[in-house]
Amino acid sequence: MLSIQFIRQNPELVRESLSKRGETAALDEVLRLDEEWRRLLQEVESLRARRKQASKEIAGMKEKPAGLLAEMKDVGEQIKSLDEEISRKEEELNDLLLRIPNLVHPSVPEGRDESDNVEVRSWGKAPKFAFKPLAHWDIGPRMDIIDFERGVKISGSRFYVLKGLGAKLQRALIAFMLDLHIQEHGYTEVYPPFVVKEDCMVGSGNLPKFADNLYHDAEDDLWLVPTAEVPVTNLHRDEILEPGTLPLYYVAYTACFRREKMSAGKDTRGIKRGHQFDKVELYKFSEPGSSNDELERMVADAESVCQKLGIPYRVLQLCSGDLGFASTKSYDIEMWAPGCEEWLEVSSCSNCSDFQARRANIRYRPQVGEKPQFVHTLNGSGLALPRVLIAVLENYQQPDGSVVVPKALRPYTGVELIEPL
RNA sequence: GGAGGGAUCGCAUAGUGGUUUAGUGCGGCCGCCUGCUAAGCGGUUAGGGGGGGAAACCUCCCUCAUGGGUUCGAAUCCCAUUCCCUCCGCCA
Repeated sequence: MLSIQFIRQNPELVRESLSKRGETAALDEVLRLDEEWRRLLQEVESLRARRKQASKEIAGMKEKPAGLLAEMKDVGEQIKSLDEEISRKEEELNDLLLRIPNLVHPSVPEGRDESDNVEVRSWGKAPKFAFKPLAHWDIGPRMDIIDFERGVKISGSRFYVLKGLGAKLQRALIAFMLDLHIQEHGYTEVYPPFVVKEDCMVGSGNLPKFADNLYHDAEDDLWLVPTAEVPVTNLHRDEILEPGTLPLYYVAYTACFRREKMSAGKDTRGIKRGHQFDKVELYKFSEPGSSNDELERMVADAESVCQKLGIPYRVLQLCSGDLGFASTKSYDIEMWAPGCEEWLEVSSCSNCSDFQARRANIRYRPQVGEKPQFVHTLNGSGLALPRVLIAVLENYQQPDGSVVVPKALRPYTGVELIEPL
């Protein structure tokens, strides 16, 4: 979230940033509540100071004066009722603050929606086929490596089963990507829980605003993670990192769970948009001054997966209107899928500046003896699996119906070719 | 799931109703001393928020796991919750 002090001092800047996103938020309400809150706070604090003073005097007296005791009893009741009012205001204020999106970085192009995103570079050439390339929803069942019907039977629509070399290919991709980021890009692997407490969801920015997209366990009040970003953000919640600790690079594999109640159609066909999917996530905790450089490096780390797999892709910078709630600046990576003939979003890399850090109270000490400051957090898929799986199947399909395994994956699959039935 | 025990300023501890603005030791930091190191000596040692100020800074309030309660006054008494430890039950 944004700091109330910042909003108090720069209301117009915040308003401008909101309009770039095409969002409205209860800014005026926030400012009004803040003013009331501070007024009440001053009132209760002076009462407290008085009580403290009187309490010391009473302590030193042999005879307790009844008049003073009665007066202090009254002061105590006033404090109590003011406290209640203050915490109501705080709650109200906080709830509004938690729903205000991050500021838009000045370097972000302005635009309404995804059609205004800007392509910053592309890599590789779309493969030429002497035949009509199939979409993965045809390739999968034909090779008996993706089973849609049984997925639906077990768990409902938008669930599927990977089988045989399909499952192995996915496992190979996970291991390959983890190893790459660990060995060549300096990330530390973490394996976090897949269910988290509500605080974590608030810290990462998924709650309170996006509860609709999340699976929730009512019994124990736990939430299924929609991305590893959630638990990894909270690794250092309520911590003050010592000087010299930053930057921290983490890479985490998790399953991801998203409810996303959308109608069936082109966008949900195949395995592109299931309720459960696997992802290898890159995450950084950085000093504020270097977070944008770290973002560029993170995008490059994610891109290197595409390159090693030999799959054509493009990098887009998101415009202000398409930016995520917590992000101040983002890039998407899209792989070309020749079968379904579309660009698949396989990664979204974001600099969340101090937005999540403030929510999750993650700070660092720049130098020994200095005041703690909020860190910057960055996240990016490195990469999202079912879509990479789609891209592999569709880009590497052969005229005879087989699929060649990309060289980089062969140590993990143990085979060079997935044969048709 | 059941029964007990515990949670204090980085760590270890003192503190069972009123100068506690939470003491002491260790560690850390800054000096001094020392040929260097160690030892010794002196000082310092958290986080958040409000008000004032251009700023340096001044001032007030909160925080002894968390939330309530009792009281003129709570680290201290009472209740609930969370987490940790020990034992029992269950279980990959």
